[in-house]
Amino acid sequence: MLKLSEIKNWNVEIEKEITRNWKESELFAFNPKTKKKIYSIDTPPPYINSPIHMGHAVTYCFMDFFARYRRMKGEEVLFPLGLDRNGLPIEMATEKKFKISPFKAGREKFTEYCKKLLNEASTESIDSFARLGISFSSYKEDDTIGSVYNTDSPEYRTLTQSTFIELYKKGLIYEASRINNWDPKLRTTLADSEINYEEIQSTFNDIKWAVKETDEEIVIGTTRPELIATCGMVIYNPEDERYKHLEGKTAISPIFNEEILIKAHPLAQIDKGTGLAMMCSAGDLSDIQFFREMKLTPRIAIGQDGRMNEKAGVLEGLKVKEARGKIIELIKEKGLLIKQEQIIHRTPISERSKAEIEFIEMPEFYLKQRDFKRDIKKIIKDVNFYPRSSKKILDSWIDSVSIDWPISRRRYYATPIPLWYSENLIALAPQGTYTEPWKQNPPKESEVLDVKTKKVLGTVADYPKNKWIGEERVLDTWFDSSISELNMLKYKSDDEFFKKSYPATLRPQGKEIVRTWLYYTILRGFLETGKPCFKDTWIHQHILDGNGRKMSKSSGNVIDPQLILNEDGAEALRFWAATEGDLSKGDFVCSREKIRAERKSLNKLLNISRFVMMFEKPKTKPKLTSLDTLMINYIEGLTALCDKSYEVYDFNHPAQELRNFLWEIFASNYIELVKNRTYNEEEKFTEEESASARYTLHFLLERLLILLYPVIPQITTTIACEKGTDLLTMGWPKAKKTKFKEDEGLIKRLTDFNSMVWKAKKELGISLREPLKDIEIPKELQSFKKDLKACHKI
RNA sequence: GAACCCGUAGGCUAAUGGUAGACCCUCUCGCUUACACCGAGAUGACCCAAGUUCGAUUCUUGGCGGGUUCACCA
Repeated sequence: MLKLSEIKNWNVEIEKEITRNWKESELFAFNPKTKKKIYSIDTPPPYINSPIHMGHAVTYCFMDFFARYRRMKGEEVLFPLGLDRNGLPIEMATEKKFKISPFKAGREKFTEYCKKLLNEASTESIDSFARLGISFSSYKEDDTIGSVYNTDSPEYRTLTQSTFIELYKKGLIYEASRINNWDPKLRTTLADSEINYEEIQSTFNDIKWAVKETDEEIVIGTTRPELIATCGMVIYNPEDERYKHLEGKTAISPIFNEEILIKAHPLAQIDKGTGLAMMCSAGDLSDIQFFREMKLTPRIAIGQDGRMNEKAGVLEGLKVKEARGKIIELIKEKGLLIKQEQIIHRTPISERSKAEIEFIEMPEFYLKQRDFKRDIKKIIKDVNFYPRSSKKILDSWIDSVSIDWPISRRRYYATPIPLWYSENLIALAPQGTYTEPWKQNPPKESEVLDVKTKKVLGTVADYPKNKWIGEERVLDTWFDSSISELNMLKYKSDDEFFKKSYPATLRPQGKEIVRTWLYYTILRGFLETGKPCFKDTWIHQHILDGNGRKMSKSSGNVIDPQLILNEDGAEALRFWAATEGDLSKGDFVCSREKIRAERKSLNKLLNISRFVMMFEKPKTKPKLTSLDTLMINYIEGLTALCDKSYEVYDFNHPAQELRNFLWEIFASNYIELVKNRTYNEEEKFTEEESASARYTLHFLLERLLILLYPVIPQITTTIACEKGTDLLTMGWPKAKKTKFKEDEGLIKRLTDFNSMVWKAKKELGISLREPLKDIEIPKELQSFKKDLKACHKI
């Protein structure tokens, strides 16, 4: 360990050495045999194919505050690092990096490229975490509890498959053919939670239709003219006088000349467009509901590849947008286009690929979720939300869940669905083994079920002659991620430990994935255990760039934490993160200046320590002077405040108080006041009074180090080490009851008085060391008279 | 369209029914035995309107502005 005397300023070189040691040591290892209370943190696994950004850096710092505080409180902290290596983001990165299409390359080859990408992905992220001083239980990848885990490891995928099999057997997972969100770019079904809406410009076309019975012309507006062929009904609002005479009549569609019924329906709005609407199969979700309600048979004219199919007649083979252009051309030629208008309208966009969503009917696997809405709402009452208001995000999402969760995806690099088919039989992979049906036969012990009745008929071994066709689809990444806490607590692999540690203590995560990660995890936890899977959940906001905009790769405003680690260091970054604000209440604007400014606080702490350690701490506690008693009472009060706040994940208010204490109270005032007494060169003070000062200096410093340790562990550990104490094992002090507000007030008066004297001397143009006459010490400060006189030379 | 959150100095924030406190920036002065990556000091702010109140930045209502989420858009 470094000697304080050798350190001029706190710097990144010192940090590098400390964090390297931490990373390699077993200092924060988790002991599963512990008798202590277990505190487990279900950390969000970052995607490893892109390096972590400031958002990750700051939020993991907060998690580390929590972990370090809990260790001091004597709890056994399980704080693993997971690496997300599954799903669409990995596939998309692979497509981009190697410039290959999964559909052309084929599954075998494409999967290999995915693995190649993952293997080449740097460990830069892990290194950043280490350098931030994040005290993960381990930085090693092995089988022990708390180690680094990969979401695509056979172990993790085994658990995913096991839960799938169980849910399938229970009838909670079923296959159905429904119209669903289709991403034409990625060629897969997506869940509602993976859809965003964006304001996109599109053209609103007023098109002439004919009415068969009356020969009159009607005008219908649409943004999706390419779907005219799929129109099932033309509607108007029942209140709309203009069209009442059309009830029950037949509209003739342009170009396709199909006969379509006209009816009144409240879905049509009088003031939208011409008041007449063509209801197409799957222009959007409301169309789907409409078709169901009216018992119309949907006609899907868009294929899986995003091209129009045979149902679109002349448009067959064209991409949706091309088809739109083509049909408008045709309509124009026939003189049926009345007018075109540019409108901005909200369009469903794939969160992953940014492609416009189409609605296509496909057979997919669904996990039942609608049936459990009430149960989920009930159990989340027992989860503590920090901040409380974030529960609303979850509540309102649960309210809006209207269809079951489509969990199958037509992609490659994810957990395979562990099923095989043979005639009217279905084979389920045995639980506890990882299988890849798309390239292997079912294990002999796989259970065989009747497709229709789902009755167990035997095992694959009983059907030696059958040819089994493996399922090719994979599972939604969220189907994996939503069991992260079960994986962390060794569900199905270490029953004893699971029993002891479930539910997990804390789920820390961003607000933007409440409807996915948080919701799905709670749903899955409930289906497995019937209980809420966390005690607490801490929902954080975002780190914004210097201009207050959300950081994202696409806008190119990402700040690399490595840069800050190299220039300002982890401790400055951490101290800034704690003092900047409450991340659970609002966004942080990332300010290099402010981060850099916190280095000053670190040096201040270093210098105070250097000063204090110039003096020996008295072996026995001396009789304390009234000033010293006041200071010790004050920091006892601060201890209680920190404890209370840390307990509810508030590190911001304590950090501000502690910084204020460090600068204003300890450094600027207390040390200045007691310098004379500490040195006692002129022997104006008794030996006991001097000892009281030395004792108090050490006491305050030690306590300050403890309170600051969760936030800035490197510098506090370094100083404590030099003082011969170990912050990690010394534990959290029991806070004593004090009159905090009163002490605070008295200290304020004291510091005000000091300021006044310093200001007066400055105005008189005299040095601070020169004596000053005609200054009266206020009554309430009389008990500190001796220190005040010595300090100010009154 | 609805719900929720939020509007405080040039920037970012805190507290508060009665003098609004830090930090960064700017300016002035200063080398005081831990500290010039410092110290001392200065300038500078409660979105608007109405209401409740002796008194509102704080509470209520409305407006304006920003953010988030949900819904809808033929």
